[in-house]
Amino acid sequence: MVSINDIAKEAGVAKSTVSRYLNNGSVSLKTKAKIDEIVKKRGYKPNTFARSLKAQKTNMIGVIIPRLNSPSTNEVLSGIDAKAHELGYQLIITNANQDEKREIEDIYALAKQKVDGIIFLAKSITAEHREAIKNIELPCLVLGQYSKDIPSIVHDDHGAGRKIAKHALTLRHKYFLYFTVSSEDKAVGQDRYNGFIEEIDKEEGTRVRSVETSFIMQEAYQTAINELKNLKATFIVGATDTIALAVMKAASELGLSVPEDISMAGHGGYDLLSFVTPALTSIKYPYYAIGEMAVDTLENMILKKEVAQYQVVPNELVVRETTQNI
Amino acid sequence: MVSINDIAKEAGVAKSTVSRYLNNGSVSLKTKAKIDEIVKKRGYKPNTFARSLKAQKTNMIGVIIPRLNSPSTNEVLSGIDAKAHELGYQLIITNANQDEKREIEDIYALAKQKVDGIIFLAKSITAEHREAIKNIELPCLVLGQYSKDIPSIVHDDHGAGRKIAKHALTLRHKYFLYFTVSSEDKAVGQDRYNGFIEEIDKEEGTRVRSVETSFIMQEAYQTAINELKNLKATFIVGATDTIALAVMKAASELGLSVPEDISMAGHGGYDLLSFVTPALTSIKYPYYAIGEMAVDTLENMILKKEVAQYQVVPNELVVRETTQNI
DNA sequence: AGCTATATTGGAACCGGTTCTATTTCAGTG
DNA sequence: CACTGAAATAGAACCGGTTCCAATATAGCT
Repeated sequence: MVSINDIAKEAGVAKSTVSRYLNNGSVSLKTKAKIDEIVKKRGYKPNTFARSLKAQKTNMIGVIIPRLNSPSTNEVLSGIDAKAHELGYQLIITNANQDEKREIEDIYALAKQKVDGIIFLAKSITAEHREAIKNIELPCLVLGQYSKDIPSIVHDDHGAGRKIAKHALTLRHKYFLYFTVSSEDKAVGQDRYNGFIEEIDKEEGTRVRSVETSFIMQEAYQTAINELKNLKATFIVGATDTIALAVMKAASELGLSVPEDISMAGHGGYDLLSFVTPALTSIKYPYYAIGEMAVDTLENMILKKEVAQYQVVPNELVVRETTQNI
Repeated sequence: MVSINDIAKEAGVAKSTVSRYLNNGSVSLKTKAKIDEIVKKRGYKPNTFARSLKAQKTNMIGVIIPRLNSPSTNEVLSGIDAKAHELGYQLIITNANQDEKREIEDIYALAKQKVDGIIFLAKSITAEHREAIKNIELPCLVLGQYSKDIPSIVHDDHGAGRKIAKHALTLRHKYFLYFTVSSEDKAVGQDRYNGFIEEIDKEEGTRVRSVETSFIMQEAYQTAINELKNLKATFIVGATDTIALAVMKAASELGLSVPEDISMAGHGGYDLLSFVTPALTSIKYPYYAIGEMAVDTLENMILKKEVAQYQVVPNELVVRETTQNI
């Protein structure tokens, strides 16, 4: 690999001159031309490591995600990627595989890589997370979950739950079945559900049965098969779109038709699911936009500007084909 | 940030001793204990950059992907991630956003980052790609597409096409409609289609109409709406599962039922789509496994071992609910 | 031409590690 | 107790850049 020394030698100048040529450019036209030529001829690329060593800045952002094969994560990543590219950051994406131990490991690993900052998509923030983040002394932003002490950007999950509830009440439904996930996941497991309940409870004569299931579709499907066997509800909510899809599959196999027999709604708003039949009524979360916001906010943290401790982004209800009047 | 010098000074030894302590460990028990203590107390972590600078090795693998929001890409990434983690590599994932210029940029960017090797998921390999890869002089592996000169791992797309054809012929279908994608994408646009045709042509009295559409579901849906209006075929194939899904949506809106009026098949085998109703008959590609293979192969390239120029991985037909006898 | 202000340049130090060589320490041996 | 060989350690050089400072070249002005 050709180094700055080779270039300097061949051009007959000091390496500091070449360095200046590469950066601020206070170099005479003549030398510039000469170096230009040699750099091109030899295909010289500065070594990022040597650079980072001195600069104490790598222009890299670390992203920790819980899993790779989730539509929402991928939308967020797309947004992060687009904005990072725009601002000149490289991304190091690590997949913690839903394992808290790996999340902690990854925080330290990214710190060793000397990333300029970390975006952390977590399902929950524990004391250990908080400690690791404190230890590494690096700008760190949490996405999707609220966390005290650490700046975070979250969806309005509570409001989303309320929107679905209001929609269902407008359609005059009274009996509800709600497939939720572990309350460990505060945003998806608690906030969405609480928002829903809060609104439903305002109406008299309503009843909600809730069942905990999993993000894994096969498991959600099994739960649904059991639940739907003697069903009282006329309106079913899934904590995510994929759960709702699994429930719809179960319903179809048990001979229940959507939306004639039961209405269904989910959370997510993935494009893919607008193509299933019937198309799912759902909350559309601005995943891509939240990814972009995250990078913007993180950059401000890196530049030591003031940032909001807590940003909430709104979402919207998209009524499609799975909900109807009772 | 505490450095090796701080540790050395505090322990009253030379920094070379601390370095030895960190690596091969030829250090007396007494000094070891002393350094141990100080390292722990100060929370010292060696600087990866300084290390890489000397070592000329970063333990990082660069991955270039065409887009983040594709189910197959994400499965592949999961496999890559798992194996990379196992072998002690960090991943730098860059999203080229289906833009050839960005792919080339990313190749050079990753080289500058001094990754140890690159895994490249491309839709097609042009001369420019080949040149960039040659220039950077780094181990580089192409996934999903064949490329001369560069080691590659590909799916048996041709065989997949044949499997669907055989299945369709067994069900006694004669008239086919095939939604393909641009032939620029050799694996998806050409091989799958050619394999299909090859097998269909062996049967007399068959006819295939093929239409080019896009990976974008909305566009595939539009194409399908136009095509299905006066449909002769009884069996429709999508070059990907998502295309097939878009076609099914169009069919449903035009009052055609699957599989009673038409049979449908796709390529992909995504879990998600086994939950739509009716569940799609499809070729299941071992995306996760191919990701793992890629890392294994790349590591061998990094270690300068001999690797196969060209590996083909088999796939299987999963018959579900969208295909039936005519 | 002579002087000053400014632009350009070279040299050295530095970032935080690793590694080579030379030196010191120390235990074991006759 | 002197001698030998091995183990432990210190010191210096190096990886490939950036940056500071001093030295030199150039331009502009009287």
